[in-house]
Amino acid sequence: MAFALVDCESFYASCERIFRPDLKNIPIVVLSNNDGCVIARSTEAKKMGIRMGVPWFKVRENFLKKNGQVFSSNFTFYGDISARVMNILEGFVPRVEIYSIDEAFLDFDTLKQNYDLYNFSCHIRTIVRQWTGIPVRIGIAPNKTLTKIAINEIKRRNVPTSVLCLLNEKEIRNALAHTSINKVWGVGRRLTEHLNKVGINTALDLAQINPQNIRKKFSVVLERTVRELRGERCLNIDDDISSKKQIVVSRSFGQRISNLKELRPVVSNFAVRAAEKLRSEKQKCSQVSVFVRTSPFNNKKPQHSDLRTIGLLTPTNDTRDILIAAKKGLLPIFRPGYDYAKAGIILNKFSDEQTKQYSLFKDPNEPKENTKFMKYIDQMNAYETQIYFASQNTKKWSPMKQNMTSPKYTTNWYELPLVN
DNA sequence: TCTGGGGTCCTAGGACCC
DNA sequence: TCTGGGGTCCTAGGACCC
Repeated sequence: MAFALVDCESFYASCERIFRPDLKNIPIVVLSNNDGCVIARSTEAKKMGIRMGVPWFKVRENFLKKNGQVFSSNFTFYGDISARVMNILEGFVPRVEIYSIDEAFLDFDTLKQNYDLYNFSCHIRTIVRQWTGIPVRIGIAPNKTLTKIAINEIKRRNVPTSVLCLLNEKEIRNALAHTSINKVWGVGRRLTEHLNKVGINTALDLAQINPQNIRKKFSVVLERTVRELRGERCLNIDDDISSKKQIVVSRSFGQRISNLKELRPVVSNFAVRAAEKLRSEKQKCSQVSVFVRTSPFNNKKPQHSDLRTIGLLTPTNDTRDILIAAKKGLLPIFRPGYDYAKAGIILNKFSDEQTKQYSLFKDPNEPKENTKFMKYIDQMNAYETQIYFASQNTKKWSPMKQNMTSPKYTTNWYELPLVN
């Protein structure tokens, strides 16, 4: 009985290396939107002490001086490479859960008994590397939480093959003893503080506590973690690509925005994008939330952050309905005199596009229900936005500084790499 | 000067019911 | 002046993940 976790090594940085062999052994960092902070680092960059999430401006000078290579994020490219990796994995085992852009759980239960899981995993690793250029680590263990521990052990011990089995009690115990509590999957900053206070410092400490007591003092979530550390299986492989429960479109602004006239079209852009995503999921929503906030890092200026949720009597995925709701939500939360740094739209309460739920009363904002109209707009805008809504910002709103983006090597004809 | 974006799950507490 | 007990459902916000 085993699961495996496949984890791409420094995924974004590895992607950037695929078509740039000259970057081998060179420190690489990839930045968030607005080139705000570091969201990925190659091994060399990690060794330089660049921390995950650190603001770029704080490390820029030192990093560049040491000949580091920096990239703005190129999610179109990373997404395409991720899909290729996942595709290969799905060819090896029938049940794969794509957990994130750079991680997947594999169900090894489906394999024959006495199957050599270690060599099989080494083979998977070789093929993924050959076919995509992406190096992966593979951790094998009885449950998800322990596969995460296995991946940590590969990093900690610097396992040369990047594949590790944690299948017998002794190996597991040894790994847990070397794992500090904050590295355990599901234990974040808050829980680490709490647990340290009561003398729980390693994964092994946590595993030795009675799960029922953990439930009483902490939560069911942590109870599950404890059970998994003890070898029980609480979380299953979920390969059901069921639709999302929430859609968020939000951005930090390159420059602060302090008047409604400027903010409104920006929020409209988010609403339009959110509605597009919703339609591509073949869902409708009946709740639209809008939020705004100032920068939590600026303690010299007054801060304000608020969220307003608008319920819709009838589910919709028509951009015009979402725009009306967005406007309705934004007006009461906007306050003049604040420098807003970020805003966003959140869609909730989804229902299937096909099912129709009519309202008992007449909806004053009767949904437009013109699916053909939206379909045409989606088709026209598929490659590049050509049709805008009147309330949008048509200036291709993007005060985002992203000057260091690599080409869309694999998804755009005009940016394909050339071979001389 | 400059600090990301997109998700999931759980829980406490309010609103409401009989 | 005195004001119950036991539920369900929903939502906002917290904690966590990558």
